[in-house]
Order: sequence, then C-alpha cells, then structure tokens
Amino acid sequence: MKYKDTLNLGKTGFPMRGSLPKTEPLRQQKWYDADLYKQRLSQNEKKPHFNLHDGPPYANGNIHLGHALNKISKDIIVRYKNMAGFYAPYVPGWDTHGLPIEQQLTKAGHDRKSMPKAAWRNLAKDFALAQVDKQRNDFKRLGIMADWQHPYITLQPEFEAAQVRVFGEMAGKGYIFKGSKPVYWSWSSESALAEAEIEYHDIDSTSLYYANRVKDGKGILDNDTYFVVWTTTPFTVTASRGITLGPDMSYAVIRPEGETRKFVVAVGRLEAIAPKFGWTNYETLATYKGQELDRITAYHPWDEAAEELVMNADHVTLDSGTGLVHTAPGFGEDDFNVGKTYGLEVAVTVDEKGYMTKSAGADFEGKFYDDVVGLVINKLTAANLFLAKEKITHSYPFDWRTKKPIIWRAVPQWFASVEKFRQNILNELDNVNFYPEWGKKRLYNMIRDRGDWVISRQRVWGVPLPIFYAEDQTPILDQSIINHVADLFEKHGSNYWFEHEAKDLLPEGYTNEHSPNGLFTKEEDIMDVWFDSGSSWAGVMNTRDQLDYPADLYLEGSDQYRGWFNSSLITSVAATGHAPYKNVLSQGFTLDGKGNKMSKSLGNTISPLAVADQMGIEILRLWTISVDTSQDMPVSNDILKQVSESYRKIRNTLRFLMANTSDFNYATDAIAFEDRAGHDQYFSVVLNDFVKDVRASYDNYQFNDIFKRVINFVNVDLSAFYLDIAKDVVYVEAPTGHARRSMQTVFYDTLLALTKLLLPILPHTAEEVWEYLPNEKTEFAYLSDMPEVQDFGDTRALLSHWADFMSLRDSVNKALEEARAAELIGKNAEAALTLYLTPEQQQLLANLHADVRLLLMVSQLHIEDASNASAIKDYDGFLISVQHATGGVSPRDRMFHEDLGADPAFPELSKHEAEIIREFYPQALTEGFE
RNA sequence: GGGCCUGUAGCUCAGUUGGUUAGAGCACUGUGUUGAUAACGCAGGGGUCACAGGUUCGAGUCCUGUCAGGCCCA
Repeated sequence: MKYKDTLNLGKTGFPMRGSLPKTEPLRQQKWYDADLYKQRLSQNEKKPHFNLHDGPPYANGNIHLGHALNKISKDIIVRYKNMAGFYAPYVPGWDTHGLPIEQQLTKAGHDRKSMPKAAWRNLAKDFALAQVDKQRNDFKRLGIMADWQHPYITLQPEFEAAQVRVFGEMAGKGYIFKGSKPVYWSWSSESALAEAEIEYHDIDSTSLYYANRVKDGKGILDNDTYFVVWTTTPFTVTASRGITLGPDMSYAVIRPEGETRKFVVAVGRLEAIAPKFGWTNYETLATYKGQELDRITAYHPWDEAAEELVMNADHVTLDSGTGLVHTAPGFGEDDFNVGKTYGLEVAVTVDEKGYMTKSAGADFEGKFYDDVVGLVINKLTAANLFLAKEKITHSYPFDWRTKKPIIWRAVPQWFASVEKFRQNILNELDNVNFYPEWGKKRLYNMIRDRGDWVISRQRVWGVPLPIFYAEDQTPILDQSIINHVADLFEKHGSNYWFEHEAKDLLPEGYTNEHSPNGLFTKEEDIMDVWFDSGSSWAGVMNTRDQLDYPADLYLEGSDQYRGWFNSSLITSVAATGHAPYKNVLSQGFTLDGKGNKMSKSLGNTISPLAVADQMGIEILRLWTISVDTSQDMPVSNDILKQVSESYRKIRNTLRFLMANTSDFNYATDAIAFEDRAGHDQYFSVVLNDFVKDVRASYDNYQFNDIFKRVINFVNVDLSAFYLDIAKDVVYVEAPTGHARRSMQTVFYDTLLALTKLLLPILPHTAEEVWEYLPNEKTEFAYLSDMPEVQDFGDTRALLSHWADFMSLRDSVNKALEEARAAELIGKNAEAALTLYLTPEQQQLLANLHADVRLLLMVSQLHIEDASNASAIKDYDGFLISVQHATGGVSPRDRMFHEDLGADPAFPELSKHEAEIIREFYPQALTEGFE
C-alpha cells in the first residue's frame, strides 16, 4: 500500500471554480420552484416582524447598476433578518404612472389626441405591466428573494383606492387648495412639472438692459428719471408689472455725459454696468436706499394699460444685472411672492404650448415665446428705452424627459399645503433613525425650506384628482365624497373616472347648493406621481395583512431624500401624524473607476446583467458589501476583478473546510470546548468573536465592515494560520483520534458559521455548500438560522496569550525566511528551531496549552534559557536560531524525526506514526508499503 | 449660487476623545512548496494622509480657504 493511503487527505466534490454564470440561473429556478421565499416566511410566522418597505422603481427601461445595488442591498438585509429571528416579508413594488410611459407610447406611434383618455390609459397600463414583467425577470436573475408573485404596483385598484383615501384625509384636514401660481411649465409636454422632473443645462440666452420711465415719482424722482432693469427672459417683459429693489441697497440717480435723461442703478453695479451702455462719464445726482423708492411707479415700456410698481424684497442681489429686478408675477416664483405682497396682477401672456397670447399685445399674439427677443428689442428701441443686449451662458431648467427648456408660468393648480403641517413633519424626524446620521439633517433642511407641493398634473396617465366642480365652478373637496370615489376605484380601477360622467362618480342623490340644477363636472387633472409612490405606506404597508405600518426600514439612493423619503413622509404625517418609517438607510451612487458619474453618453456604465453573465451575480453581490454604500461607490471591471479574487479565496477556503470534514459527523464526533486542544479552543473563540462582530455589522447595516471582517478572517485567521497548521493534524493524525476530531469540530463550526453568515450576500454559493453537508437537516441553507454567539466566559486572557504567540510566530517566520535565503533550509519542515527565551517568554508558551512545534510548523523545536544564548540574533525581542533538522524524513508526514524505525515493522516511519498505522491500517503490516 | 456628502498606499477600506517610525486585505515583487495545486505559505517594496493657510508643545484627526468628485436644489 501507499503511505498516502494512510493519510486523511481532504475529499470533496465541491468544485474549485463556481462556473457561476451557468449554475446561478439553475439554482435560482430551484428556489422559485420550491417557493423558498414562502417556506422561509412560514417558518418564521411566530417571530417578531421586520418590514423593509420597497421603494418602487419606475416601470420603464432596463435595470441598471443602481437598481442592482438597491435590490441586492435589500435582499441582503431581508435574508439576514429572516435567518436572525424575524418574520421579514419583502414585497417588491413598481411605480407605473407618469409621463415617461406616455412618451414611450408616443414614441411607439400612438397618438393621444386620436383616442379617448380611457383608451390611452389602457395602452399605458399594458405597457407598464409589460415593463414590470421584464424588470421582474431581471431582478430575479440577481438572486433576490421576494414575493415576486404578489408585487405591489401603483396602478393596482387597491393601491389607487388607498392613495385616494390619503388624499381625502388631507383634503378633510384642509391641506388641499387650488391656486394660481407660477410653476415649472413644460410647453413641450404641456404640463406643469415637479421639481423632480427637471434637470439643468447650460444655455446661451439674450439678456436685455432697458429703462422704465418714472410715472409717479412720489416727489422723490423726476419724470425724466428711468429705472434701469435687466432681464434674461425678454418675453416676460410683456407681463412685467413691477421693479423690485433691495430695501437696504443703495441706488444712485445718475446722468451720463451727453444724456438728458437720468437713470437709477444700484451703486454696487454702476461700475460694472456703465461701460455696457457707453457711459464713460456720468455724474451722480442723488443716492437712495431701496426702501426710500418704495411704491414709486413707472410706465410699462409700451403697454399703456399696465404699470410698473417699485417694490422691495430681499432676493435682490448685486451678483448680476442692475440691482433692479424687472418683475413679472406670472413668470417667476420670487416675482410672484413679492407681487402677492404688493397686490400685483398675475399676468400670464404665454399659453400652454409656449405661444404668446392676445394679452401680450396684438403684435406678439401667436408668436413662440422664445422667438420674440427681436420684437421686444424693436419695441424698446422704438420707445427709446433700449440700452444693451448681452449674450449670457447660464444654467437653465429643462424638462428631464423631453429635454426641452421650460418656463415659469402661472396656471391654476392644486396644492398640498406643506406649510400647514411643516412643523409636525420636522418633529416626526426626531423619531426616525438615519443611516448615515447626516441623512436627518439633509431631510430636515429640505422639508424646512420647501414650498407647497404642486400635486396636479395636466396629463392623462395617473390617478385622477377626485375633485368635482359645482355649476358655479366651486370645487367640491369633501372627504366622504372622495372616499366614495376611492371605493369605486377599488372596485373598478381609476379608469372608471374617465369612463363615466361626474354624476355617476358622485354618491347617488348628491346635491350641492352651488349646483341648483344638479349639474356637476369633474377635475381633469391627475396627481403628481410622487403622490402615488408617496402613498405606498397606505397602499401596501397598511393594506397587506403580513405588513406593518410604520415600516422598520426604507432603503434607497440618496436622491430619494428629495423623492420618495420626502413624499412618503409628507403624505404620512399629513394623513396620520406619523412618519411612515422608523429607520431610513440611504446609499450613494455608483461611479466609474475614476470617480466620475456613470452615464450612457460617457460610455462608462456597467450592466448588472452583463456582470451576471460574465462573472456571476455573486461577484456583484460581493462587490456590494466591499464598498462603503453610504457614500458614492466606484465600480469598474478592474474593481470587479479584484472582488472576484476575494470570491475565489472565500470559495476555496470553504472548499478546504468541506474537504476536511467530509468524514465528520457532528452528532457523534464532536469534541466539547473544554476538551479541545489549546489551538482549537483559541480558534473557537476567534470564530465566536467573528460571529459576534459580523452579526453586529449586519444589525447596523455596515456592509463593508462585514466584508472586511470576512476577508480578514478567511485570509489571516484561517488560511494563513489555522488551516495551515491544521494540515499536520488533520492529514496526519489518526482519523478518529482526539486531535483530529477536536480540530474537525472547530472546522465544522467554522464552515457552518461562515456559510450562514455569507448566505445573505452569497446565497448561491451558500446553497451550493449546503449540498455537501449531508447532516444538515433543512433542504436549503436559507431555511437554517444564523449562528448564535456562544458564551465562553472571559476570553481576554486567552486572546492575549495568543496575541503574544503571534508576535513570536512573526519573528520565527522572519528567521526562517533568512535561513531559506541562506539556503540552510527549503521548506519549514527542514528546520530545527532553537528559541532562547526569558522565563516570561517560556510562560507565554506554557499558557497556550498547545504543541508549539506544531504551531510553528517546523520538525524540531528546542527551548533554551535566554541566559544561555550567545551571538543569537534578536528578532523583535525573540532570540531565535535556525538549524537544519536532524534525523530522517518520514515519507508519510514529510517531517524530520529522530525516531524513524522505532517500530521495526515500519522502518521509515516515526514511532507515533507507526502506532497510528498499527491501529487504523493493520493491513499495512501484511502488505507493507511501496 | 445654496443644502448634504466625499477625497488616506495601484485598488477596496480602517484610522478611538488631536500624541511615539500612518494600518489591513487585495494587487505587485521575491521566494518556498507541489498532500487546498488554474491552489497554499513566507518575506518584501509601496503613502509629503487632495492642496494651501491657521489653531496647538504636537494634526490624517480641529478651523478657514482652494481644487476635484457625487446627490439634491436654485
């Protein structure tokens, strides 16, 4: 027989390489076939609940890395919670209303104007549901364990009904009102836009400087005095109704050389402005504070029916312009606010498509707003008021979908008055934990500074605003009527609104004093989609039996402070007085390897599905915990390659543990902690601390902390030390002997703990490992529970002793490396070490209760008293001498021994080995060795 | 322009209340093994802690500014 046959070399079929792209989909199919999601949940039915509420991605387009990061992070948390003693359902959601889907229909060749609204909405619904199906399949490829068969979708009747009831609750409290206000108006999509629907680009504009002649100078200014104003939006001059000054800013009345007219310009801008008008010399006739000129009037440049009122407001700056702001309340928010204070007319001279109306004047009517610059200049020039034009490049708002510029424009809109319950919202934030902590500050500032919420949209694809109008156009905002509409939606879906007349939507026999003839009309606007997703706490958490309100956790990208975190908080506090979440976890954005943002145009994007196909989704999942998700995260192929190296290390380590426990049955073979060898006790403690630390990191959502701990544990604690020394035990010692069983006990504990702790992150790999653990009872690893932290008492002394040993080991390794370089030895087994130790250092070794020779992996170890040392090299405090080992090499354990042939039957083996052979391989006595 | 955040070895990350020669893993180089083998061990090189001021006996760690980058807003 061969010596090798008397060794316990590891055996396992677990492949070194995972072939992840091929095996993952097969494994996932098994999960879905077995309805593993439901199995795990039903197992947890009696446990405390943990609800992570899914923020709904928009049902349009391919999933990108941000989606993947989001869903994988949630999956990690939910899987962990389910294995850690919680009933943690995960209902995925989709956001399905809104303009992008309407645009997709248009792109596909459908014409909204050519069909009834209800028909258009059915097309949108079909499109959205198809997108949901596609994205759902893609999410499943990421290995996400969720209730994929019962997602929530914002177009579901029960969701729409819940949303409408939230609206009713707010209306009932008087939070909903109708107003006319400048809003972001997209003429290209003929709709008001939410702030979230806007993006900014730099554009070139023609700005104009012109003069307004004083009409009523209130005894301060003469009638030959002119206010010099600046505008970057010339079309708004048609609706100009005022001139705003900074109350504390100084304004000079000057007369340029060669001019008969006098001009008013802010002192702080005079020097910058004068050259533009060719004013090389001028005399300053007087200086006034802005507030001294308050309520003086001036003529509109050409509109005799209009008048310009001088006003004061704090938003005026000296950064640009003249320090006098031309004010058109219908076309700007600041303008509107100051105009409101002074009671100005809100003139709107542009229609919904961007064309000037009759109110702009006969020569403007019908012209596109952006094409009237020349006309405005002509009119100003004709009135001798034109001073200069100037090209400027500035950041300007655009419709994020049509990519066309937008304008501010006052239109009738429905609002939610955030002002009325702003303080309640801010107070509620104190009851929420934020990860990271600064999230609270960020959300707080946003709520504090935000204005009222424009909730109406002039589109079709969305939840209708459940509002009726009486014959005299009085809006009817009655909570009981709104709830009646909600009931209809719950039964028939919101398309019912568009398929029926107002009278069919109102409760039977409804009357109203404003409708003497019993006639009613209905609102045609729909709700802002942020109201949809912002109502999900009501439409999902409150509606489904297995879920709770408020949710334990909302987890989204940091853009959602302005989005979903925000809108959910507002609707929830408005309707119930409470925040919809107890914890908010926000994540950064994925950046490329250079730290720049990912975008299609830059070509630096990485598709999660491509990663799954090329490397395996496990690699992306492992990447997710390798980075600090609270900040922006770099991703590149190089980074993923590095992560895949880490994956291989983890995989190989698991494989080694499996291979060396394949003949081990915990039930019959395990050795109790007290009876384990010193190094096995030590490692049991290391493992236990590892379990404790990793679980704490999970509990605090510190993903990259888990990664760091796992990688260090695998590389340093296991691979470089414990598994390395283990080979001389596990391979060589008697197969069922105490030394080997002691170590195998720890191996198996480690294998099991590591597999379970990694499962939320690497579920495919963990399940694969599980197939090689015949003694584990559950069919899937996911049906097992997280390892519990054990109590080994006070382990500080033990850990301290081993920390000391590690210092000695470092010194020994350096000494061995020098001996190797000097060609005194090759491998460590050729070495005989002599340590010259102080009494304290000798005590150190005694404290270990272990075979130090084994721990240092040399053939022979001699301990001498330090006082006997002469000319021995000091390695960081340890006097170490390396010689070549003596005796001969055993072909079996490949170590040097001086007792080879002590058993005459086995002349090549050591005494200890011969004993093992006699007991466990008696056939060697007859067969002999080759 | 404003709010929030980030900038430590080639890469991903640690660096407690400011205190001796700034750490880890990976990668890299050298080397040993060839019984974890398309694996594993050991050793080594590598950072003016984005930059510039300031506070302090002393700053990666506090303050100010600049630069670069990200999210959100104007």
